[in-house]
Order: sequence, then structure tokens, then C-alpha cells
Amino acid sequence: MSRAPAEPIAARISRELADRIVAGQIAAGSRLRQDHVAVEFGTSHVPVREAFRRLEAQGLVESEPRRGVRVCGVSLDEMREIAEMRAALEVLALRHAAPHLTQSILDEAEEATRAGDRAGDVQAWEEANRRFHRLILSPCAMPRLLRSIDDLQTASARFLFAGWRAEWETPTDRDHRAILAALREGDLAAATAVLARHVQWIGQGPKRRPPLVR
Amino acid sequence: MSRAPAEPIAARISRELADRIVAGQIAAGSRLRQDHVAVEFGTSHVPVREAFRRLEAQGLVESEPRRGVRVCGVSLDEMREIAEMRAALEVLALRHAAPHLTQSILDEAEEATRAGDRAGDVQAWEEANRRFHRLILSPCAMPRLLRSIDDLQTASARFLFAGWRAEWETPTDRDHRAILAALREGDLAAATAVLARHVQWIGQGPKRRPPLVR
DNA sequence: TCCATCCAGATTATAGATAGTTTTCTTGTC
DNA sequence: GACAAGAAAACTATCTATAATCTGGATGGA
Repeated sequence: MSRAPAEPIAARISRELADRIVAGQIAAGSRLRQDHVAVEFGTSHVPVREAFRRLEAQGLVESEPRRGVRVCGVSLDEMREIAEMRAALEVLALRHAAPHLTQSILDEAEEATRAGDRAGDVQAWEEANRRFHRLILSPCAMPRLLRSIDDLQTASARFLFAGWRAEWETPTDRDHRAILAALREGDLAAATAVLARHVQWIGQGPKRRPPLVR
Repeated sequence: MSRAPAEPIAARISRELADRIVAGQIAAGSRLRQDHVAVEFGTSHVPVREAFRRLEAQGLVESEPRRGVRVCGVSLDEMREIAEMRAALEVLALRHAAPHLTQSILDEAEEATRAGDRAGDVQAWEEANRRFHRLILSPCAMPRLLRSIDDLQTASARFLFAGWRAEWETPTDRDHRAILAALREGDLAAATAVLARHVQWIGQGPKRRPPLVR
């Protein structure tokens, strides 16, 4: 069949650039010039501009009217802000998702936690961590809320990759298991409390070295 | 003087379309066709497409890859979702803003409440209401949070204008004054509790008539 | 005979490329 | 340090291609 992808080029560019920004391959504060990006992707700058708007909405770049776009910074303040927003919104989502959680979803979440334990690098751990959160939150059936949470998780991942690569994993698996245990017992209050603390833990920043603002 | 605005056309189009959608001049569910909009504004379709991306980020329209964009619906579920998100985020913002609130800010907020009392139509009331919230929240100095809240308030206004035009105003001024009183006394817990209830009250929907989904 | 389904052509709309204009930044000169 | 000329980049318009939708009509079945 070899059906043409039918995915607009703008979407592809925005995905690719988002990945690079999150991975830290594009430095914070650096300018993105539409012609250069266009040349690199072998397209014109028109879809590039649309991709920029998308990244702007995700909070990965900021744009000034006639002066181009630049990658957002990764300061400690921004990190805390995002962590607190995540905590507030994920608690809300979990509160609505809890009544619709099934045994099989909880089992899948358990498996995601184990995958996080087995993860050898940050990327794999982050993916497992995000899968865990998505699993227990998406049954809330609130699409706008889930989209916001997803954008915030992307931004969180950016901090994770940018700053410190050592101290992931250890306490999170405990938190994940505590959340699952509370959910299995129907103790929603305990589950949301642990979730809030767990998310904000990420926002506490590095214990030893500063967050490598490039 | 008379400096050319230097505001990109895309920004102007997105503002104008957002106003119309919020005001209910463009029906929920109707399609927006880029070259029609372009003809109306006397431009090409390129800035129109960028405006669409902006509206999509604000949650006013939804876009399918090669099938165009259409105005989001205004169901009761979406309304509740937005109200709950607002409650969660505005409480967070107030918690961080409270330490930085000054006497003059509270006085201005009081004045905004009075302006809401005096408002003769929904538009004026909505503007005063939004000014009140912005005043007491913006000292939190969390730009990303404030942007999210602003988008949610825009969506709220849409429901307000779309569905029912009778029952605004009455209880809200009481809530606003209760929030201000609690803030003046330094009772942050009471202030956030009233704020959360107050915001979710909007999400309760019309008491008598259904929300006029067009 | 009437109705539903499906297909081909025409029409419409989205998406992207190319080219030109305007604004901003840079560099060289006084 | 200020200013002007040049370069670079953002922004928009026009044109083109590709995908989706709509129309009419044919076919098959009850």
C-alpha cells in the first residue's frame, strides 16, 4: 500500500523540534531561525512558522512579534512553577479518574512502574514514568485537562534531561507503588496526597549541582 | 508618531476571531475555512492558518489534519471541566500571590467588584470580573500559570455569553467581597476556599434553561 | 417501482513552494 | 558614540499540488 503519511509537514517539524528541545539538543535561550530550520528539513519556511506556533503553545519557545522565536529558559523558578501546576492538575485528574479505574489499568500501571525500575537511562525511565501517570489519569475523560497535563509533563522532562542525570528513579518507584496501593484500597485522599508530593518532588531541583542553564 | 502597528496580521486575525467566538457570533461546531477568512480580512491564507493555531492552543477551535478547523462545542461537561481547572489553578495562583498583595491592589480589586455591581450588561460585568481575578492573582509572578488561567477565563466567558444571560452578578459580588475580606485579614485558607467555590459556581450551569448549544 | 449503495468526475479546501516586501539587526565610517 | 548603508530575517502574497467533499448517475436488491 505505502500510503502517503498524510501527516502535515508542520506537525512533523514541531514534533521533531520539541523532541530536540526536551532532549537538550537545542540550548535554552538560543534562537530558532525559520529559514535555517526550513533548509534543514528540506521545506519552505511556511510550515516551519506553524510549527513554531505549536511549540509556543506548549511553552517550549517564546516568540516576539517581529524578532523571531527563542527556546524558553530552564530556571529553577520555572521548574517550580511547572511542578506546582502539575501537582494541582494531576490531583484534579486523579480525583475524577479514580471511580473509573479498573483492575487491568492498575496492573498496567504496576507494570509501568517495574519498567521504570528496569530502565537503564533517563529516557527510558521518563517514558515509563509518563506512561504511569497517563494510565491512572486518562480515565478522567477530561480532554482539555489531559492536554494541559501532557504539555506540563513535556516541560518537566526537559528539566529532567537538561539539569541532572543522576538522581532519578530512586524515590519515585516508592511513590508510584504507594499511589497504586492507596487506589486499590479506595483511599483517594491518600492517593492524591502522595501524587501531589511526588510531582512536586521533581520540582525541588538538583540536590548537588545547579541546573545547568545553558 | 502614528507608528505602523507592527502587529503581525496573524495576531490581529486571531484576536478578532477569538472575540467573535467568545461573543457567540460564530456558532459552536461551525467550520472556519481559511480562504473565506482570508478574503474577509483582505489577506492571504498564510496568516489565517497561523491564527488558527493560536485559537487551537486557546482551546477555542479544534483542528483535524487535512480537514480544517471547527469551533469547539459548549457542552455542560466541557464547562464543568474548565470550571474545575480554573478552581485548581486560581487557588494555586492565589496562594502564591497572597504574600505580595498590597493595600492598593486590594483597593483596586474592591473597585473592580463595584464596577461589576454597576455593570448593565454581561460584557461589562465579565470585564470587571476578569479584572478582579487578574488583580489578585497576577502578583504570583508565574507567567505560565497566568497564561493558562487567562485562556480558561476566556473559555468561561464563552459559556457565559453563549448560554444564559440572566443569572450573572448576584452571588459573585458577595464572593468577591468575602475573598477580599479574608485576604485583608490574612486568612489565606478562607480566601482560597471561597475562590474555589466561587469559580466552580460558574460551572454549575443554568438553573432554568439548557445551555443553548447552537 | 422504489430505495440504498457505490463509483467516477467535478468542485472545493487544505497544505506547501516560491518570490517579494518590510522590518530589524549588523557593520563600517565619521 | 552616532549614523547610514548593507545584510539578514520575519512576514505576507501569489501560485501550485494534493487531498477531501460533493454531485450525479449507475447498479443491485427488495
